[in-house]
Amino acid sequence: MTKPSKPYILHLDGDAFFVGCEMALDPTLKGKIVVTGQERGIVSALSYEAKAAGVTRGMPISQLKRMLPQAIVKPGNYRAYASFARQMFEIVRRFTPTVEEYSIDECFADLTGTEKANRMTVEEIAVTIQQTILSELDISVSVGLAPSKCLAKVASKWAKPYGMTVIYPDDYMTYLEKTPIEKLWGIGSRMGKRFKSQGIVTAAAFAGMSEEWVHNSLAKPYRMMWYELHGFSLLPVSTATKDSYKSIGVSRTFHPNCSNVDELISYLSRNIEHACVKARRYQLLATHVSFFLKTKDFDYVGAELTLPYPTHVPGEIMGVIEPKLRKLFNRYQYYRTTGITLTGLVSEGREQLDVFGLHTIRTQKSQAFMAVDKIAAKYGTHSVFLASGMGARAKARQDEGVNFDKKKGGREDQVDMHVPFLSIL
DNA sequence: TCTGGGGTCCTAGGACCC
DNA sequence: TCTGGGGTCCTAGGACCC
Repeated sequence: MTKPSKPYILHLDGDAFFVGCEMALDPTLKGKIVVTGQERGIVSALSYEAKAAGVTRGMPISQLKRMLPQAIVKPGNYRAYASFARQMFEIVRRFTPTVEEYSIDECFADLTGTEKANRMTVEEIAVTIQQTILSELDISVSVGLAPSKCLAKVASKWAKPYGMTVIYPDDYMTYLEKTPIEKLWGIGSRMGKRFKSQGIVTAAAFAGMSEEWVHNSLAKPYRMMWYELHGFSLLPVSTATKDSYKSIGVSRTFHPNCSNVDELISYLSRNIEHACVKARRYQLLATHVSFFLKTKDFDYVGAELTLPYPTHVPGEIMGVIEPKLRKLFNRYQYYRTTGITLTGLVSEGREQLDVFGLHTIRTQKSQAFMAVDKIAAKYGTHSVFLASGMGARAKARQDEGVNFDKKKGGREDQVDMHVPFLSIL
């Protein structure tokens, strides 16, 4: 294991990215208290002005509105953000092909061996990327340059917004001393507490533990982190693009809490449908499904079930879940969220054929749903749905009130017409 | 006034087989 | 009466990320 001689790993991180995109789209928002988040949800991104006014990530929108009536709440336009992100990553690729799209607003890039072709030092490349993103997209990002991914993460966070921080291989301890252990990439609240209880309060304290201690006391991800913090680059910058999923999950919280089993089933039914639409889009079949109910006290009950054969047909999945759900349901309990996750996903066409002709039935149903997807593409994503989800649908419509008509126009009639058709499937 | 939604990876432990 | 030692597969659950 050798240390890189230079800080070749770049980490680029959008500054309040969702809000930054909103401001790029509508510059009149600049300088204002702006957040994104669903009406009944929580703040997911917030402008620096909002931060200064005391808004925090995760704050309920309702609380924000009481606190700061002038705050501007954007619903969140994921497609637009993804488009900004794509353009941002393309700019990075002008300087190196080794770019890992880590999340919607972050990427890593390996600048090893790119200095000659770019006729710049790595430091100049980092600055040029940052300036280009600002001038071409009107998006502010912070960049960090370091010998490893973990250190590059520390670097990009170091000065925000519009920061540019370089951590050199012989200088990392200075930064780690001022980094609280729980702020490290990969240390969450649990490990943060555990480390602190052992007197390890800063990243430097962790890096200062002996190699032997690390090997005897910690799991693999934390052992890797220890080396990365010392400047050894163990985590590769991976250019693999995401073209599939290992799991597809859909969960929804409802208001108010619910203690009616049929209503829960109807919520879950909708979740399954949405997950199946996504599975069909990626031509995936689920071999297993798990579901959960979250109580008003944030306790979970649920189960993972094996499907009789790989499928992306909602009715078949619901048939497996429903009996189990009824068993787990406690009628004296109130629930706030239901969710399902399709797991053990296999590519369509690569699943094993069975000998009892189920494949044929399945294919027919599958084709029926592909047709449904086409209708949905034409008339709106949720214009067609399973009859068992009708309860939840009606409830949602009631909750949305007048806004529903505004948003969806005259589509409601079409919606109801399709219900009998689907309920026979 | 509580606390959204969508993912991935790792590990421990049980079942089963040789 | 005693009762080893692997390997693999699967699941449950923990922990983390954005």
